[in-house]
Amino acid sequence: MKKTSTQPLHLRILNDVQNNILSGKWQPGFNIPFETEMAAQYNCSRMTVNKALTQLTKSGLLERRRKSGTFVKRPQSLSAALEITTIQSEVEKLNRRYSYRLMSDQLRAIETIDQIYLDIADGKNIRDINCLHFADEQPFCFEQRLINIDAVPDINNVKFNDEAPGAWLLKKVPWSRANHQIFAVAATDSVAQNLNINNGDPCLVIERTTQNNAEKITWAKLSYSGAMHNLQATFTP
Amino acid sequence: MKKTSTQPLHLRILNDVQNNILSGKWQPGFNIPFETEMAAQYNCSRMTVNKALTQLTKSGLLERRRKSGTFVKRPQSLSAALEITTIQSEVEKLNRRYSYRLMSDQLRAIETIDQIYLDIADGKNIRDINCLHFADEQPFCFEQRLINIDAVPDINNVKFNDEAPGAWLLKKVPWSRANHQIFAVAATDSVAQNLNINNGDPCLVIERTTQNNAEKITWAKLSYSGAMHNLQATFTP
DNA sequence: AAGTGGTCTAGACCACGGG
DNA sequence: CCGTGGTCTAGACCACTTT
Repeated sequence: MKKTSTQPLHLRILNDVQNNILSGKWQPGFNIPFETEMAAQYNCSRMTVNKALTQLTKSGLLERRRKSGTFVKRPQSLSAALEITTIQSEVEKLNRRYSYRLMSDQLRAIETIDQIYLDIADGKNIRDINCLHFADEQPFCFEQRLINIDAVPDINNVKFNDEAPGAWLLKKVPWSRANHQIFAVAATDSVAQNLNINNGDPCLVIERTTQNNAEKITWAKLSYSGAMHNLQATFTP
Repeated sequence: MKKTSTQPLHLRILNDVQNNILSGKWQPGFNIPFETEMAAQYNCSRMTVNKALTQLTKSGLLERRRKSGTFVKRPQSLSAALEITTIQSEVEKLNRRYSYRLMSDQLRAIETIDQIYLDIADGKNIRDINCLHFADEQPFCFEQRLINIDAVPDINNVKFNDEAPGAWLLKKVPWSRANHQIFAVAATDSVAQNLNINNGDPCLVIERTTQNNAEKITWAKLSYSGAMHNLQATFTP
């Protein structure tokens, strides 16, 4: 079928599939229609569908197996480019023992200050969590996290006593964009206390907002002792 | 033509073109053969060539204009993902006046310590440069840079009195990989002096090694005052 | 053996933009 | 205008994997 709008058909197909995934309609693991079926549905040739699905596979949203079909991929790393996954995998990559402690966890009404990070309407509730990550029993990272509970179904039943919220979210929630700000700051009282370093020592701070197509999902502030941590990233053009 | 090796033909074409660019055989601005010519050369259909060239365009190595043809793109940003380009553009994005001062510039034999950053054979020479970037006449970034002069033809004729080495290299040299390490450190004497901050103040330090397919091109250590700077990055899966 | 994606063809028409 | 890339087709055969 010849295209009728201004947008190429293969891009329309790509966007349709992407929206089905990011909206949660097609959950991770879902077996999406075969190329031939979608070609019939869009009244186009299989090549056109293939172009869209091949691109989404390269982007990491789909996984394809001959004979079996095409599946929505489980969300994994924060892109191959910036090798931040979970703090646990960071620690284990350093050959150190990982442990975790939940410091506080409350469901509370949103305040004006939160809306800087998560633009949510007044009156909504958010999950406000503080926790600590350890490497060999030494404080490694202090995490402050806000979660938009409307963007994450099921979260009300989840306790973060044993698993960090970042790790759980990474398994559970597909996202389309992550924005980072990275700072070097002098440790404030509370951070110094939690990381067991001196007040004023340099800290590497990462603030990350993660969103899907529709809304912001979560905001996290990760504070590392400067002496213990550096961030690595590899890019290709 | 049916493929004869194990590698798909469109990937072979993609790699051939990429190698021509990264090896320097096809310089930035070079008008590469038309799709029809390459199809004839590889004895395949135009669609197959198109698949390879479309991918390279998405990767940012090529630029295509109807009627004119396909050109090797001038190396630009450090990928759209991590928005580091030149320090000048960083400063100007903050609406501040940029200026630059060369502190030292010497051509010297490589030492053992350098080989950690640029793995070059003994006896070779490198360019060793220190310079300062200013925002509104205030020190903004202290840059220490080593350049593998064998990887950069023409560099011997270039003075960096008015243009920073990073800016010049970005215009001049195609690269295939950039590796970053990001630290938060306490300012050492020399850095504190150059950035006009107090000894021990937190600094954001970025160490970047840039390479092409064959060899490492340059290493840079960029030190920013923590109070003045933060790094931003946006990722999509 | 059969079903699915991976690749490729030999055309076609259109959109854009330089001359 | 006309040359170039952008898109699309209606097939085809092959490669891989599950049954």
